Amino acid sequence: MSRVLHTKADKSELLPRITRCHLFSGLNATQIDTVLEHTRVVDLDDGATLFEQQQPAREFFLLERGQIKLARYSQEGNEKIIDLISPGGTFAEAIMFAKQPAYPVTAVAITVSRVLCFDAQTYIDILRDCTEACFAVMAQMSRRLHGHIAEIDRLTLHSATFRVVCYLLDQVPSTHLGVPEVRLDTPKHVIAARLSITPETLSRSFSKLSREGLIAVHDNAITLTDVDKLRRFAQGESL
Amino acid sequence: MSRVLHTKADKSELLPRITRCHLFSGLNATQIDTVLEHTRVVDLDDGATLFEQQQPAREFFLLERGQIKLARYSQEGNEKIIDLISPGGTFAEAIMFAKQPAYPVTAVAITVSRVLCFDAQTYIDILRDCTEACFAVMAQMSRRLHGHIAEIDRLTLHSATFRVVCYLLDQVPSTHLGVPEVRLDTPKHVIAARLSITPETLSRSFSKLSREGLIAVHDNAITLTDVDKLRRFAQGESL
DNA sequence: GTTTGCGATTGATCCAGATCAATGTTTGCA
DNA sequence: TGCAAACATTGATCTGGATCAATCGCAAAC
Repeated sequence: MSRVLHTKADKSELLPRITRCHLFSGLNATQIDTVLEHTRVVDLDDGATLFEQQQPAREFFLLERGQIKLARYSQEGNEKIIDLISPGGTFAEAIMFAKQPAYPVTAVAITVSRVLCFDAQTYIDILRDCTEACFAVMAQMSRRLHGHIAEIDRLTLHSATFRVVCYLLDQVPSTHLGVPEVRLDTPKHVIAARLSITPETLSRSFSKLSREGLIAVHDNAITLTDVDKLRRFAQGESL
Repeated sequence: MSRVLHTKADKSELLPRITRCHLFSGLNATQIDTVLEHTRVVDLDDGATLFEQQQPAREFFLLERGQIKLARYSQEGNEKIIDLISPGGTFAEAIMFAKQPAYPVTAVAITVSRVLCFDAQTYIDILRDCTEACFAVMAQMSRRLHGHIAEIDRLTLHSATFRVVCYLLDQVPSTHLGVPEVRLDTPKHVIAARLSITPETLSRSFSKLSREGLIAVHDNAITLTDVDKLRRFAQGESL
């Protein structure tokens, strides 16, 4: 339980995996090479902590496989999951530009995971010579900012069931045709914390949506039987 | 009511006012000159709208005087104020780095205000030749990101009164000694919307804090009679 | 001077969602 | 094979804050 395993990065092996990531798209071969020299691979067991809120932030991360939650905790022990990271996703890449970089959240693996950890200072030094990469970073931060505003909007202006519907719709690629089926690869209590509701309320939201005929729940597979109506609901129409 | 007045910027006059702003600190005289050539001054009456959510974002802004609210609205007409801008503050400077820049909020003046509006494209073109300015932008976005996470934290993990206390403490500079007095330069119903509570709840929070002897309210002036206790409360201690 | 209307306060009621509690159900693991 | 621990569902109850409603300034408009 909770084991953390550090490995020296094997550059040739890593190369193809990071070039598809926006943050490195603007860098040339030499620069990428320098980054990789200061990259480590970390394997995390289920439940292992990668970093904790308030710790000085010296690295940023790319999730290779598994799943990571970024969370804040209240002193009473309540957990709010700010974000769930899926493979291919980067995180903590914004904090390194602060004067006193400290992680604003705690990062915990919720399945066996592998993460690439990039040295922030090395990356920043390279950015100084590469405006294109700067723009990639700014675009990424802009996206994230926008996401947070949407999140605040959902939290303050909308109901629990509304947020559940948004979550379900987010899981299906917008290009999907027909009747989509969503597989919940994440434990329901984690999804609940992500949506800022209790597991009980999530369960009740699901059964309510089932009763309305909008979805059908079979264990962890949820069929969106009436996507259009769900979309209209997410647009603001009352159920 | 709701008048918007556009003026051609007088460069020599503007110069000293924008150089103290982080976003322009990395630019040389020529670059600043170019920016100012594509800057307009807008005067807003109380209640006037500067831009609306969803509109294409072609400018970013510096508030010279007055006060501006950035808000989202639900289809039922509920308002959530994402941020209140005070003189010297910039806003919408992050959205211009998105591929399809559209304002994520609506900006409305809540007192007579004057705003400088900078052309986004001009600024971006200059950024390509100025890494230092890029870093200033990234630092600014990092700060904002951090602020949003703190906001989500307060919204999901803390009570209404807690948020009120945080707001009051935010109003007093951390360097302040003695018993601070906060002047509410903003109507209370606006503060309420900023904190995601109703005016009624804000009023009740104030009277509760008064009864506890933590603050004393005289109209729009609030004396923080027991700052230490308030700080401890904001740290998580129960009332 | 009176009216009109907005903002703030205060009280009474309501409700979405939390909390508490009991009962399955599945997943290891000895 | 059986037992313990984590997860999920369902029901009963509680509660913070919203909503509804009445009153009281106070400032602008006539």
